[in-house]
Amino acid sequence: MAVTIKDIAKRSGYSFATVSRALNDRYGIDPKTLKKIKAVAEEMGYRPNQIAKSLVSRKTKTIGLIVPDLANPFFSTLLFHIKSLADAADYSLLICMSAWDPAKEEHELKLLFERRCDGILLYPSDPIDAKALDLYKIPICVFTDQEDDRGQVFFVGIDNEYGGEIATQHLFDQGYKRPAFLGGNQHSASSIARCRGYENICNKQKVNLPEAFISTGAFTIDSGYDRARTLLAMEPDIRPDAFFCANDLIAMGAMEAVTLDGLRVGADIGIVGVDNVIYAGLPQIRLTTMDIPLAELAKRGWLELMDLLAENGDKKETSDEKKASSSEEKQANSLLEPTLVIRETTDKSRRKK
Amino acid sequence: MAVTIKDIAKRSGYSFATVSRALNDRYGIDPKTLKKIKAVAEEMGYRPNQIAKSLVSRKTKTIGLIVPDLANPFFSTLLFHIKSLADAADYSLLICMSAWDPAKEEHELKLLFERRCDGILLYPSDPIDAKALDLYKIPICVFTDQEDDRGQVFFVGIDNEYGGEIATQHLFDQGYKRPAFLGGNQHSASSIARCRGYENICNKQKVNLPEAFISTGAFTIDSGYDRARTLLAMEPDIRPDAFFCANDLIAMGAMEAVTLDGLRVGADIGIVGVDNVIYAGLPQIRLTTMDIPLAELAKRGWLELMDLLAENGDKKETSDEKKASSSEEKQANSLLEPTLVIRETTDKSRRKK
DNA sequence: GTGAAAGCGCTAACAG
DNA sequence: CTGTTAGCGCTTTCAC
Repeated sequence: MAVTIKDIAKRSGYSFATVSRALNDRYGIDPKTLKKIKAVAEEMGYRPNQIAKSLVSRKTKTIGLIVPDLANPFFSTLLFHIKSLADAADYSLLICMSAWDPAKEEHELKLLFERRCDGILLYPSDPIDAKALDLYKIPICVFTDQEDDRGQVFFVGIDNEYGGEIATQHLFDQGYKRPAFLGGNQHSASSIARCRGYENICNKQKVNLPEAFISTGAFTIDSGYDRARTLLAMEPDIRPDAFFCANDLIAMGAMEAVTLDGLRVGADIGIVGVDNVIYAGLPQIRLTTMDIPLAELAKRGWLELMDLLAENGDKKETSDEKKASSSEEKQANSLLEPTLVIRETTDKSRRKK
Repeated sequence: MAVTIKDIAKRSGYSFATVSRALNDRYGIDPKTLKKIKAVAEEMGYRPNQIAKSLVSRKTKTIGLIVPDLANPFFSTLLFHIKSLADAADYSLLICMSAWDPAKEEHELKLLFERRCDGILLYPSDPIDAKALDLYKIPICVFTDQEDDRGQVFFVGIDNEYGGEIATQHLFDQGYKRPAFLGGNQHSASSIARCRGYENICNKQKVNLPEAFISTGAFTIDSGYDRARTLLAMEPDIRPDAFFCANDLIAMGAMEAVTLDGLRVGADIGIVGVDNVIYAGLPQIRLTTMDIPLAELAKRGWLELMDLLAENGDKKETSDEKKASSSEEKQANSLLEPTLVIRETTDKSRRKK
């Protein structure tokens, strides 16, 4: 169908080995032949078959990316950053969506392995078992705040527990007394860590909150709305007076629930989200939220993966020391700190609703 | 490195041809051999090398998707829908970002071709030349409202001109007299079509607006903000009293500019966007906008592409008549109609700012 | 039923 | 400098 190296060999009168060399600028070729072969190739509209190349080179120049949910702006923004990095490094990106389902995640992992990706970037839908990951003989970099670090698998992540702490602390500082935590997906490591931070501060403040104040659910506006409504339906003296939400979507749902109940966001009920999506800063929203350094996270993950690839491809002897030294470095700075962006949804003196 | 068909042939005592047959459930194999081979494969953790399979089958079960900008929620939502469809059909997705640059777009096209994608889904950054696309010997489906239909290339799209018309008409109906058009990327076919719709209605209304009322720029909040500020800085009697924005991001930027100037969104300045992103409906925003049936668009494009693949793979003789008949059908319903979602940003009697 | 052999498009020694 | 010969891992005739 498509024109191959043999076609252009026939047409140019050279053997296909010479054609291959010429097209790949290997040295040891007569400038004239080179010119002629390139001309013929151009004329015939030749495009190398990367499938065939990959088969022999054992490299695909392809990275697989697995995220739980592409509809979530957090992940689509992460994807955007990673894609930009991939472009710059001349890698293609194969994307997969686990839909927060560990079984599907494993399936995608297998698939990426079968397609012989050079490496994998994984944002797990579940706390990850590093050993299991090691089975895939591919360099994998995992986005999470877990601390393990073995084999081919590396971790980079956000310090979500710390994030949960400063967010919750901020709520208390602002004068709210009974913050509730509207979590995300039940198994989401990020959500779990943020919850831990929330609990740390609640304990420190020595407040005792009902169990119902901690909930999990989808990372969506609707889920936030529903859960906030439920909590707000409690008696005024025992219901929450603030929501720490596992992401901005949930927070926006909560905001909606608050206003619908005739309460004022900020003045009556404080709200803080996580992610700092572009909409959070709009004058009509002004959501207090944790900013996650997504571009930086993407970059770290990408660089880490590239390191892994380099180690793998190169020597095997020297890699041990290199690895040791580089992972030490990593350990020191591998958790990125989110920062609190204070806006009006946690402002008790806020006028407009 | 990884275990191959030969390894399991050696271990099981069969020839690798038999192993291949067994693993792919070809018939004509002794049930016992089959069972044994599968057991050995399982035990050794065999995973077929899709690269090698692709080389012989000439199929990669991969679709390439090219969009201008993954950071734009419109495209990430489109991606989400397409990815869902791809999952269901057992295709992998290779994503590319053209960054609104026709040169990069062409480069990505070449790349996808070299990787021997089975088909390509293209959301062009520019009005497309169908003939040029025909050069790539791959089925391509293009998202646009252009009408051409030749060769391997098919088009599906949104009727953006019509969308521009009803949006602008709505503005006049609400009592605004001097709508401006805040366009998107200069070469964006969608933006251009929406502008045409806007102009159609302005002509019909026999209003004569300054040239400056039509602008192009990035599809971003900042761009909308900047351009709205500029226009709002004109003398009150000649400046626009409404903005029709090429997408919701631009519209949100415009809203920001309006409130910053002490004007009221709706009462003083009407605003309508396009896309109906999830945030547009929030109680704090309530943006009037054109809803684009994105899920439907993704589905149409995907199905169209699958059709193309089927035709291509199957016979070559019968395909001509099939093609003729199917493209007729397509022509009849290939442009999807956006619908206007009326909210408060075009409500002159709106109270709150 | 199963094995041997050819070949997908390309790269990489090894000879000339 | 260029041609010949092996494969990369797998599917697919074609024999036995």
